[in-house]
Amino acid sequence: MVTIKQIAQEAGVSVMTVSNVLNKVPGKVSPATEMRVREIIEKHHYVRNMAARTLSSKSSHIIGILLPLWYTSPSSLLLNPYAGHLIGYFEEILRDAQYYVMLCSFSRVEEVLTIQRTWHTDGMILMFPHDDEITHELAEKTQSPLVVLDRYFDDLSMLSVSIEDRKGGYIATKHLLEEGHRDIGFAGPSIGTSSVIQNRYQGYLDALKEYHIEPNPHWIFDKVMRLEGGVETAEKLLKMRRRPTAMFTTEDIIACGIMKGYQNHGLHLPEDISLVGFDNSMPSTVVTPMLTSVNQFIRKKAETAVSMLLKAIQDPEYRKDQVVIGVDLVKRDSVLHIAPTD
Amino acid sequence: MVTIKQIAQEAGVSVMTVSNVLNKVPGKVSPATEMRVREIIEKHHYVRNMAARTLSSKSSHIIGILLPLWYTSPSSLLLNPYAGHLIGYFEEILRDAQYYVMLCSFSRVEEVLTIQRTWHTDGMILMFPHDDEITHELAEKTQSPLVVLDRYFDDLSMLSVSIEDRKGGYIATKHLLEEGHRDIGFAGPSIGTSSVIQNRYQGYLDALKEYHIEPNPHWIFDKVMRLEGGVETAEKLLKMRRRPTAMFTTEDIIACGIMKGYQNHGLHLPEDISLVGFDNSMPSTVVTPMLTSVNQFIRKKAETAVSMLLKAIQDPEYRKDQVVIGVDLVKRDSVLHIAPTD
DNA sequence: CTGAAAGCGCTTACAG
DNA sequence: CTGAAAGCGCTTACAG
Repeated sequence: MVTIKQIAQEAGVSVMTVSNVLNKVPGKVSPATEMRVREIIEKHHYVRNMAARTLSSKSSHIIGILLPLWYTSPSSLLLNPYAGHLIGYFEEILRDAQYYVMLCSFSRVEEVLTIQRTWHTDGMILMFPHDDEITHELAEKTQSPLVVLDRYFDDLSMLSVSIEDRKGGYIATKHLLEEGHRDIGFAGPSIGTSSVIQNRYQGYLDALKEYHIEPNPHWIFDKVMRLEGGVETAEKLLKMRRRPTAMFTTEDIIACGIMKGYQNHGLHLPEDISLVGFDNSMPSTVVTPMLTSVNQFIRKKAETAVSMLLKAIQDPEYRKDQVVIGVDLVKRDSVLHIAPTD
Repeated sequence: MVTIKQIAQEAGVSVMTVSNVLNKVPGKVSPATEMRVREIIEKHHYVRNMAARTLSSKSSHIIGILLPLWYTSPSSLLLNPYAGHLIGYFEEILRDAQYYVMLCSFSRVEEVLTIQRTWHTDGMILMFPHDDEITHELAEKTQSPLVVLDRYFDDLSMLSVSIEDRKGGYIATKHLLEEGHRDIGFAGPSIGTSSVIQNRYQGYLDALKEYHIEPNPHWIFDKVMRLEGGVETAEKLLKMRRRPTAMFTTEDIIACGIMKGYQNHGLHLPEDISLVGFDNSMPSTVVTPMLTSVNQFIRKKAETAVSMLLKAIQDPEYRKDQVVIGVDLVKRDSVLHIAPTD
């Protein structure tokens, strides 16, 4: 293994001159020397030893992707295509920026701090923050910069990237209204717990309000999870005397479940119920009819999170900021145009 | 930041005694001393500095998950729920074994070697090996042990974990035969290139042969990729005068595409065509009717790959081995029982 | 623009 | 069972 020392010897310069070339310290090395050193580096296929670099500089260029295990295991977290997609982008973008991606699942805040000190991570990105208190604790105690995804805070107390969830709920519901629907239900996981879900729900209410429609509490389904939850919701709807003509759901997979529940009973879509999902994820194109869905720009989200993080690594003052990424509606075949019933 | 030195001072022992306690070197430290040192370690929340450890021991406890970029980007690689699922398991299992997971996309073999030398990775797992030559080159040149996933080799030249792809193709097709189908087609991506696909195709042929059925070349679709490919396949089938009553596909998503193609034309499943997919992945439960699919045991695959890798890290002699994980069939609603036409 | 020295926090032989 | 010394391969001030 070639070391800096050997490069230095062969080039007839000091070890630290080689180090300066490697680190591109501006104006520290004369062009001629740099050229010569570079040649020898290339010739020997010299590779930096990150352990040594980290030990002396206290920066490893490792970015930890934090996967909380409060409700689940890492494997089931990453089952979600959205998660895989996002992590793939992180790897891609961070690699270009000369950083390394370490996957870190964790249950307690201390575990994150331990990882941080163990590896001198330069920064961390928290995915799926389910608990505000823990998230705040993390942001406070962390040594290296932290960017939190998909979380709202009233106080601007950390770095975060989220999407226009409320607008998403709004444009989804508005679209149904414009297509003539007046009886529109809602399905999602526990509205109270997650600010993301809460916002999507608010957007739903916003749109109804604009049309002076009182939401029908019988058509609002809380605690609906995954495909099975959607199917169960459909079963409940089908038992009702008066049913909504359309549903907005906070996740595509829930809408797919409702679709399945209706189709299991020989009913047709979008004739028997119109659906709008959220995330524009893979399942939305798999089902028939294909699902109309609120689209979020995952690549942009990843890019934004990374550039915030890199900025924070450069600038110790930059520790509070919030970027909200836009959304739009991808119209497919799951919404029927009808004459308003009012 | 507390160091080994401070722990040693406070315990009144040498630095290397603390190191021995930390590394659990058997019989090197008296129980009394160990106890005392451990207490002080806990008290100070001492955390090992991996950079220092790696620098002196030449082992980082980092496992690189290798994601080849020959056809695609990391983000689209990880879009595949199977990939995310698997990586989640890797993280989970490796974490328990005190290893760290680094995600490494790469285009050329040299990049992998560079990562290896940069970080002194203890081992690597190669996902999606699409090119035999490059895989062999990797296995040869690599310094740290490498486990390759989903690849067959006639020669036992490296460590690999795969599944019974041929048997999978066989039981899928056999099931269709047992349900009375005789006109059974096949759809998958380029049969020639990937040994995985080749084996699944072979299994399909095996089952037909057992029933003395000649495969109909018009019903064998090569180069079918993703959902769209499945839809196109359906279009082609629907233009045929004589159509198969069933199809076996090498991926669930292709079967979903065929389903969609048929449903787009108002046809019904499984009445108009029976389908069996492969992987038992998320899309198979999302579609209606739900897809019968060959199941692979992803967790077992991950566990096997990791235990091979850890064994190889311990034992430099252990560099050639192959484990093949079983498969079974998950029967759902996409196969119709019919009276044989022969 | 260039360099000699110290040090980052561990582990590895080796000696006792 | 315990320890003093050397060294892993870099970077960080500092001096010139």
